[in-house]
Parts: sequence; structure tokens; C-alpha cells
Amino acid sequence: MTTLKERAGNSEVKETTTHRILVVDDESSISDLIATSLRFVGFDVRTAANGAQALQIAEEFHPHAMVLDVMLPDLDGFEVCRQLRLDGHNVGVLFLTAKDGMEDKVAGLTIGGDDYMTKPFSLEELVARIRALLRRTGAVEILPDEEKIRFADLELDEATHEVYRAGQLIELSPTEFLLLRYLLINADRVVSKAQILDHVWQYDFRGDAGIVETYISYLRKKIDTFDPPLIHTVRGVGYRLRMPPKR
Amino acid sequence: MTTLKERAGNSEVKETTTHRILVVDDESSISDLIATSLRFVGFDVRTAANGAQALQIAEEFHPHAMVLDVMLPDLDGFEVCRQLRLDGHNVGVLFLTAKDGMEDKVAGLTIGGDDYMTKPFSLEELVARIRALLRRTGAVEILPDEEKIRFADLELDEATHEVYRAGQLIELSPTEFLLLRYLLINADRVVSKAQILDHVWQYDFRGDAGIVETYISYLRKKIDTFDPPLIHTVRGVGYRLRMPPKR
DNA sequence: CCCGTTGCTGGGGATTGTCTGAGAATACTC
DNA sequence: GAGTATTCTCAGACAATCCCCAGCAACGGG
Repeated sequence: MTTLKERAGNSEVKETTTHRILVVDDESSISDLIATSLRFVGFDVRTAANGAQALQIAEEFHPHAMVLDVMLPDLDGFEVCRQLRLDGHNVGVLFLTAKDGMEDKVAGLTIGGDDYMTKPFSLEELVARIRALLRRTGAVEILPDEEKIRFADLELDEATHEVYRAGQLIELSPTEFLLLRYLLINADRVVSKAQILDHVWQYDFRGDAGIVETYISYLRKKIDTFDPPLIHTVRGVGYRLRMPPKR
Repeated sequence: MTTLKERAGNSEVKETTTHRILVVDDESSISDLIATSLRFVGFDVRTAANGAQALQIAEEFHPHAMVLDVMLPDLDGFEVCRQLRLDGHNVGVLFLTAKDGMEDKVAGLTIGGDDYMTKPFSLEELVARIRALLRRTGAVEILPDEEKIRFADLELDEATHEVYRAGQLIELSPTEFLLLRYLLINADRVVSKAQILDHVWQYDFRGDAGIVETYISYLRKKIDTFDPPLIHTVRGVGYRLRMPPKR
């Protein structure tokens, strides 16, 4: 996996106003990864390694949202959440759960505005869900209410999971959808295959970057057979979504 | 008819005006669950863990409706209700009871606009009943009195529990009805199987999400054999009620 | 213009997600 | 208390998707 540092200064859409996010996970590799990613898109992030610490930090930090592993060394994630609510913190929570066993415990996690993801996940998805969470819990009037991303005659709707090109509905597989969203968020900028891999694929993906080429090819077949092609290859660097130079 | 335009965030229909609901249950996990759910659909919620506390809070909070466990550590639910009425509080009550002989007793005691449910229940149903309660007790001119939800040629009537597709009456089992209702409330947006499970099924359901597939299949057989199919699968994400793409 | 490098794309096997029917267990109804 | 409706589990069938590979195309430096 490429380091996230290399991306500094050249990608993602930054938040206009700073929202505070508290990330709680006992594996520092995971919380660092998440924190770096969230910071980079403009959030104000703090991390905690256990439940007690989380409660303590929340007390002074007053996060708008939390990323909370359900499996913590001391209190479990649910308890942390419950205590926060008792203290009157109106905070949206994105729970993280391992993909085994816990699945039944997951019941009840999506009531209210909360949400959950199973590990491993893709960072792109994490950021998208945090945004959705902030939007839902109403803590935020700043984020646009409409969950659509547009570029040229491309339109991607997060709520309905629909994609239109030139007004025409296009069916995409889950991975294709994530990839296109990443390209759209970074419209007009070049993104490297490594960046794409880091954001779109699950963080434990151990294949090579060739897979990105395959999926770019899929996307092109589906959305770029229309007239002005939008997905452009920047040889040796990566890909870029851009309008044809008009004159 | 529930207006869908006032939909907020990514699910449920929010109240236009805030109504105050007091939730009384000695199990904090239950009252938390209920409170979170009610808050999320826009109510102003307070909780109490026993009868005395309930009376005290009611004194200053003046709730429009209450969710009241009949089994409380001190006074029982009926007594709490009686005292409130004596004090001139015109409040609709939704009683909660465990699933044991008590049911008949409760049924006899729910006078006027009151209602009761046996534990465990589904959150979707709870919200529906609170709304019905507010409507009946008249405390509320704000909620629309026509209790119908429509989408395309589908019509669901909350008062009569009837469902029509293309003007034709369709018989649904209780669970099918709740599921369809949830889909209708979230018409046009994707809902995950986990969300459906959390809202439609009883909160103590410990099975896996496969049950949702089964019920979607039942629903399709009953309401989607008509011409434009409305229930659509979004692979890897969930389900969505939508009109046939009209372009 | 040649050739190494990089990117594109079709093929295909493995995996995963979804649908549906059958049947057991439970809850209702008369 | 028998008969019916409903809920829920499970497993097989089917299809979409994921991922790897290999051959070919395009590019660009010498």
C-alpha cells in the first residue's frame, strides 16, 4: 500500500467548514489510516485507543461524528455510544465490525442516523459514509443536502446509487460505482493507480495495480462510449476525468 | 397522505413540528432504543426509568404522548397514567407489555385513544403507532389526517391496513405490510438489508439478513407481478422502490 | 524506426450475492 | 383442538462480479 503522504496537496474535495471526527480503534494502524484519510479531506480528527479514552476525549472535543470499533479492549463500542448519548452528545456513529461472528450483534446499529461497516473496508466508502452520517444527523447544514455529484453530463446519485451519462441510466457494479465516485470527487485532477487502489479497494487488498486498469476499462465501456470521452489516461502517472478542451 | 417531500437525510419522514414524547421503561437498553428511534424521526424525547420520575418529568415536559411500560419498579404503568389524567394531562399513551397473560388486562384498560404493544416489537411499528396516537388524541393538527402513503400505483392505508396496487386490493401478512411500508417511506432511495432488519423486524431478532430476501420475494409475488416492477435490487447494497426509468 | 515500457481488453475460473421453493416451527382462528 | 396462516431456516440454482492472466496496442526515448 502506498503511503497517503504522497497525496498531500493534490486531491480530494476539502470541507468548507471543519467538522470534528473522533476515531476509536485499538489497532493504531487502522486508526492512523482512517485519521489520515479523514484529515486529508478536511476534517478535524482525534483518535482514541479504547473506550475510556474515547469518552474522555469526547468530553472536551465534542465531535460531530465518530468512527467506533465495536471490539475495544475495555468497554465495547455500544457501551461507549450509550454513555455518550446519556451525556447528551448528539453524535452520529459509524461502527466498525469484523466480518465474522459479530454479525448478529450488528442488529440495531442502523436505527437513528447511525451506520456500520465491516472490516476490511475501502477508505472511499468510509469517507462517503461519514459525510452521509453528518448530513443525516443534521449536525451539519453545510454539506449539500442533495447527494449528487456531477461532472459534465455525468451524474452520480449516492442516495439511489444511480449513474447517468447524457441523461441515460447506466448500470454499474459496486466496485465500478466506487471507482467512478472517486474519479468524480477528484474531477480534473490526475489520480495515480496507487491512489485509486488505496481509496477504492479494501485496505487489505494485496493484488497489484493491474486491477485498476481492468476496472477503468469496464467503466469506459459503460460510460465513455458516449461522445466526448471523459476518462483520460495520463501515461506513467494515472487517470484524469476531464472535459474535452472546448474552443 | 404522508408528504414525502419533507424527507430528511437518508431515511424516514421527519415531523414538521416537534412533538414531545416521554418514554418510560426501566430497562435502559429499551428506552434508549426507542428514544433514538423517535428522535431520529423528529420528535423531542425524554426518558424516565420509573413511575415517580415519569410523573416528575411530565410535570415540566408536558408530553403530547407517552410510551409507557406497564411493568415498572415502583408504580405500575396504569397508575402513572391515572395520576397524569387526574392532574389534567391530556396525553395519549402507548403501553408496552411483556408477552404474558397481562395482555388481556391491558387491552381492557386502554381506554380512549390509547394503544398498547407487546414486547418485543418492531421500531417501524412503534413509530407508526405513536403517529396514530397523536392523530387520534387530537393534540395535533399538524400531522395529516389521511393516513395513506402512495407511490406510483401503489397505495398503502395505515388506518385500514389495506394495500392496493393498480386499484386492486392485495392481502399482506403483518410483516409484509411493515416491510412494504418501510420501502414506501424510503421510496426512491436504497435501503440496506441491515436497515430493513433494524426497522421492520422485532428488535430482538437474532437471525441473519437472509430473511429479508425471503420477504422481498413474497412481496414481489404479491405486488410486483403487475406491469412495471417497482421493487428493485441494488446488488451489494440493498433494495429500492423506484419507477421504471423514464428516459 | 526500433524496442522496452506501459496501458488496454478479452477470456475465464473462482467467489459472492441473490432468488426461490420446500419444509419445520410457531402463532392465530374458528 | 384441528386447520390455516405466518414466520423463519436452509440449500440449490443461477447470475453478477471480482480478479488474474496473457496477448496485443500505443507510446516515447534513443
